[in-house]
Amino acid sequence: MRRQYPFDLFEPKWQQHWAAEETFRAFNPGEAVPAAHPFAVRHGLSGNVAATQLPPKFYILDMFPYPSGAGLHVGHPEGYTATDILARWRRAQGRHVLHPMGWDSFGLPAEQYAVKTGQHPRVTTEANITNFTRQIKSLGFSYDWSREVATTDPDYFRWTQWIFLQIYNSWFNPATNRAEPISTLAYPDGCDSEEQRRAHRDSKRLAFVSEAPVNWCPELGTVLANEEVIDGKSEVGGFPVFRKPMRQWMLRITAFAEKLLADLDTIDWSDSLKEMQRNWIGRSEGAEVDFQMDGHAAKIRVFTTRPDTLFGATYMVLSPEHKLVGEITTAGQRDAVKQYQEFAATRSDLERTELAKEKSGVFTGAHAINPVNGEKIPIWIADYVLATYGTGAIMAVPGHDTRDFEFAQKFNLPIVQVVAPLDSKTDWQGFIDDGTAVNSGFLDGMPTIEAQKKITAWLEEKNLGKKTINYKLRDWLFSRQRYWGEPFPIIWKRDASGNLYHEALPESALPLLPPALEDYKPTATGEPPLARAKEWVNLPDGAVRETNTMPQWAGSCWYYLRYLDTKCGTAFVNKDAESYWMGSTLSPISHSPSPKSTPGVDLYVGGTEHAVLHLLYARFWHKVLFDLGHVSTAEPFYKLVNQGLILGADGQKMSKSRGNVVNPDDVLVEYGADAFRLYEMFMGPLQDTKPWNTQGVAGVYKFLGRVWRLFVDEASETEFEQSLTATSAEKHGALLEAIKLSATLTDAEPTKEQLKVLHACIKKVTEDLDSMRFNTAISAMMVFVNEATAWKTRPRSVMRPFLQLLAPFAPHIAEELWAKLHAGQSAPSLGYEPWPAFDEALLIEDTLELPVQVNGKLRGHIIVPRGASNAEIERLALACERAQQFISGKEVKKFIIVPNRLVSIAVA
RNA sequence: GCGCCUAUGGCGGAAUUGGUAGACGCGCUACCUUGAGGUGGUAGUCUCGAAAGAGGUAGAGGUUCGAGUCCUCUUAGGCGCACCA
Repeated sequence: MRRQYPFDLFEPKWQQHWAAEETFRAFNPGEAVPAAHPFAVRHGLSGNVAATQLPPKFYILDMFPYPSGAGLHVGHPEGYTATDILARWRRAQGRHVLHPMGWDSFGLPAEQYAVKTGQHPRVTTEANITNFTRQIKSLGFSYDWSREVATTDPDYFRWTQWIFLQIYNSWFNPATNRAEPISTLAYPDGCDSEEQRRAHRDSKRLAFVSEAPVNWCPELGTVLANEEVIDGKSEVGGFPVFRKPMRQWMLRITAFAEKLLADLDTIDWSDSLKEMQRNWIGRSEGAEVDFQMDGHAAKIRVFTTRPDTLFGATYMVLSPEHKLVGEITTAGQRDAVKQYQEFAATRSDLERTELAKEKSGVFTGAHAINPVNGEKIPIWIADYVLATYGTGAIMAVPGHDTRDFEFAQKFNLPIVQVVAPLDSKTDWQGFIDDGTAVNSGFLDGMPTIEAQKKITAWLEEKNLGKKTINYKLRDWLFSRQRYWGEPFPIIWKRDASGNLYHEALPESALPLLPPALEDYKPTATGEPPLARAKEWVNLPDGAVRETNTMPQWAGSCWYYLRYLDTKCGTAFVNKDAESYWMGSTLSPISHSPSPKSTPGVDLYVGGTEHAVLHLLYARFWHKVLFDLGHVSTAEPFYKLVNQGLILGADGQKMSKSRGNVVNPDDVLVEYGADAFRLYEMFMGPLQDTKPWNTQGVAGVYKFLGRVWRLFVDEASETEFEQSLTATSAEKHGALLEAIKLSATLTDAEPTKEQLKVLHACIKKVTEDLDSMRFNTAISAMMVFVNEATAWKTRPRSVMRPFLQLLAPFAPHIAEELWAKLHAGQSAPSLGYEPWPAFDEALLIEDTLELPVQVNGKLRGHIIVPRGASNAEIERLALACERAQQFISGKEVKKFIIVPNRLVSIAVA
């Protein structure tokens, strides 16, 4: 396609201008604001400005990318463009905008490359960051690059390690319902020796060591968090995952389950995302019930959400890993039980879920007594009962639980009815909904809810059980057997009796750098790669370093806080900066025309793939930091929007194997950054999944060409085009300057019609930006351009505000035309010019055309003066020629007049 | 299996939230312009019909003067959870 306008010349030009001027730099409270900076000029500031003198903040954040070797994908700039448009718009509205970018640069690909080639991951990572930076900068985003961070930078991960130590040195106090320094922990009686006290402390820390079975992925050579395992396979790569007991670091996120759940109600996230977090946290209310063993001292505790069905419990099931199994199994069943336990242990998670259809299990030979009716019921083990949920044991109610029903049928266990469905035609077998209690002694006749309350009270009274809340959420497995991650600031020592214990490094030892290695593979014995660095691991006093590293999520848990104050060397973030950018006592809802600051990040945009990973982990860390008094809000991200996926032109997910990947670099060469940005926003609603269409880029590119020609003199542009080929590249800038404005641009007073077109556009664009409807905002600007193309003269007073509307979307062309429009004068800084206001009065017409409906069908139109009375409108409507034929000879039953909208006549 | 969401021209999508369905763009058609090509401009483009008109928002019912929008059922697609007791 022919070049519509010289974007190749002016796009780099304006990018350099913004970089040189530091146009989009944000200033922290107390920081010196240069008097010449456009932000200072706009707000009349200079010198060291206190937080109270700064305009209200607007913190708008993108999920920072992992800088992969493949470079930027068209999906990345989708969210970045949306946030950039809003950042530029809020800046024009007078907000103090913080819009940063950085790199989530620890990660597996660079390490895998290192294993293969021996090249240090830092080298690969830095090269990828350079490429990503070039690509992102070529799109003209208004980031404050002075605040760039990389999680792999020692000045950054020093504070990641520091925050880990805060977590390590804290415990969750149930009495105050918050995290507190470990020093506030009280010791139980008998905790006298230092060894005992240490053991007690270590068992309460928010970061603790556990020996439990974990998700081990041999292919990746590391353990994974529950959140990183999908259907028994690793989220990255799709490799099988096995359960294996290992000594691992865990973070006690479960202590925050209730807060993480409840505080969802205080933030403005999409319902679907909140639902995903709720599902993951998985709160369920029920009761714990103790079953006494028959002929054995042991008690078995179970968790149930349906205590009302206790009379229907005809057997019990323990998970194969349950600690009582060995103790209670009778001699005759010992071999069978042992065999089953081994069978269950060797099954991968994948096999466990895939084979879920067919129940399996073994009788232990032991019996328990049902506490409500004294019946002797058999105790089985089966892998459909999970060791890690509830108490690892259940009472089975086959009459009213699908899983128990299947199991009972397979093993011929008794099935009794204890709930009657409300609809008598429904089969009670396998009926799992609420109904009425039957065959349940003192519960008979009660609706399910009431029966639950009654039985729970009864259990509590008899000291046989109590009301309990359970969560699916598990503690966060926080260590990885990797090289390219933050080392733990932890060392291991032995006490007097030779037992290993861990100890935190002092803050002065941070950052703890990973050692240099020649081989990045794990060791032959399966230890993490860091174990190869013998000199690093073994300290002179005999202590050894922790050789696991933190997961990639660690760095992204708090990067939004580091942006507030990237250079701070004395804290992870300076308190004043934190409270200015994050804290807010203002109304938590942001709306034009007087937008107020919101608590935390005002707007966070990113993909939905982080719904239960990054977004849950970051909320957790933030809550710990909040409890410890390091941050001023309980939630990090006030409003969150997920951008939709961009598919290939074939409607399939973009992938190398399908060959449908669109590289932004290629689009930029042909159409430029402005057209690329505009197209990404014009495709459809930000949140929707939508396919790429290259011809669509050409469409918005043509639109920008029409904008260009509204302003530029045709003859001087033809001259420019012809001189280009004949002139050396370094003179092209001068040629660009020589392009003249069109003679159609005048200082004449705009017509009423021109004002109406402009103000309709201002209104639409402003309102659409407020609700993030970028596609319709662009369409409104297209309407304006279509109108303005037909105008013989174009008043500057109309065309100038139009450029301001266009500027957030297509900033380069807007700057270039803005500069031409103000040639010879000192041009105001486009990005900081006050956003145009619209005048509703200019949109009102003297007469209205109203549709006339008869019995709901459109039959004609009438022209009525504005403000006409209902009687007048009725008269005109009845006189409407086209409507007449449907009315005449019939009785008019009803007249409906929707003011300024339509007239509807109902006839018999 | 359970939960949530979506369904509008050949395509991407609009529709003031119950009030003129299809804005805007792509594609297509015709004409004009430019040295042909591409570019640029103008007009047209839901279906049937010469017209008047009729029909039309996945399908079937319902509420209403009036339904893409609200309610019920069905179908299709997407996302999430999935032996969580």
